[in-house]
Amino acid sequence: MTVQADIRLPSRVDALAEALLQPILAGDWRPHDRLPSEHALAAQHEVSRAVVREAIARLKSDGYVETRQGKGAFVAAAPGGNAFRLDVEGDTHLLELRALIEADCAALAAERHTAADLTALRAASDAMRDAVAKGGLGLAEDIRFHDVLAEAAHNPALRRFAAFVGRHAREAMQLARLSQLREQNRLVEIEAEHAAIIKAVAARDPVAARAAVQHHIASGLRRHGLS
Amino acid sequence: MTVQADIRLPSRVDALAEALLQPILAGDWRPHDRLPSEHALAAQHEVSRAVVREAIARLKSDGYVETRQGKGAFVAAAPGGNAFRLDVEGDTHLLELRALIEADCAALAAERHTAADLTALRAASDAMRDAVAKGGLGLAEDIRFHDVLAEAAHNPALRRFAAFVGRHAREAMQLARLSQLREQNRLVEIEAEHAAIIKAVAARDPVAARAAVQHHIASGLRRHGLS
DNA sequence: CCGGCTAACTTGTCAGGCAAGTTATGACCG
DNA sequence: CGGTCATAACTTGCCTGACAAGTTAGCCGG
Repeated sequence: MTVQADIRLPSRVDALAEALLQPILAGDWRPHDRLPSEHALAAQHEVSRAVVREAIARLKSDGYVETRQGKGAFVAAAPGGNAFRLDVEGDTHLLELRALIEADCAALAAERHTAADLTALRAASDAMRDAVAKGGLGLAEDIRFHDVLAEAAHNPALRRFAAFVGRHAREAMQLARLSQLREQNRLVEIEAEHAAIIKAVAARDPVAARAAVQHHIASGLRRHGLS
Repeated sequence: MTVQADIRLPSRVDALAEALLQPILAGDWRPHDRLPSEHALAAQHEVSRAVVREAIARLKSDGYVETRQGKGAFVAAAPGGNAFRLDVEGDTHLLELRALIEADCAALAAERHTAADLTALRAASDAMRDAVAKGGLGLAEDIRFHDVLAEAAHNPALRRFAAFVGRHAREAMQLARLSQLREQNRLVEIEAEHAAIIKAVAARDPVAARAAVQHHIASGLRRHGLS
């Protein structure tokens, strides 16, 4: 058997956790339903009880399952309610969600930014221009621009969510299309878009800030050939 | 020892998972740092290796840790990056985030609702009025109204996030103050606010829809004595 | 009929062992 | 001296068996 070094089979624990998750996500097992006992699951899936326990530990951590000693394991009242995930969305919805969140950041930044926030925004925009001038793509600097914008919203929940969605969005955009970013006229566009965002934020105009961010992100999608 | 039936001590697995999570969250263990071996952790924490494995299974599921057979357990590149959580925010930021997300739902609903969406919105608003008329509080119906609004945005990622944030927000609002909702003039307000949201959505006016939702949620906070 | 006890069942934990993968060290050869 | 190979020690992955702690249902006695 030839196996590439980078490809590892899922462990039995991973596979069982996934197998137990599917009926929960599909609604076949509903909130408060009792799962089969550990011994039964071990027999059904031909694994040891230790594997079952570890798989259930994973589902517990994700908030899909709750256990009571002596009683059993049960589908949680709100399955998965501990956490919000972005594994199952199509790219379009994910990218639209990102645009909404970035616009929210911009609108709040417009209302409540500090002088230091503006300074950091301008510095981040300048850093991207500088990186590009040196032959880089400015990706890390563009990310930094968005992080600073989210910071300027002065809401840590929103900032963390913006970072979370941003990471997923970048994966979805499959940066294999990096070469498309090299054209100088596109970078002029980006710079103008950053400047428009900064201008709206500095003017404390949430409507314009929101619109500027949404334009910037929509243009980013076009530049990646995604819209 | 007297223990109330509703209070259970954390299991050793829970306690260890928490103990291992803290240095990661605090930045003491950084991305790619290697955790002590299972045997070492079991000795340090005076538990069996099975407890260690289950605790690490929990952290793996949460995205804080990755393991490689024969090599060890390592802090993940982006700790916790699998999922977004709302466990650590102050209530103000959480409630503000919710207002933003609900407004986003309303704005998208304004742009893309269907006739069935409007029908469902009106039905949900009527259902709340009816529930209140029968002596109930209309809480489930108010939740339903917001769910329908999120559905009318036609973006499943946004809808799921709105539901997630809504659940956390309701917990934060500590519904022990339910009695404040019984006054009839307050319910008249809520009904008027629902109607304003529906009107803006039906008019396909995202700006007005956004504003109507944010007014509704801010008023809700005032009714709960939270602002 | 109700309450108490016990057996069977359940999850929680422990201990020991072996499989599979990794790494470092020592020996050997060119 | 440098490179390669083999082996021992270490690591995670999984199995087995046992007992602790908690739950539930059934039976028996008052």
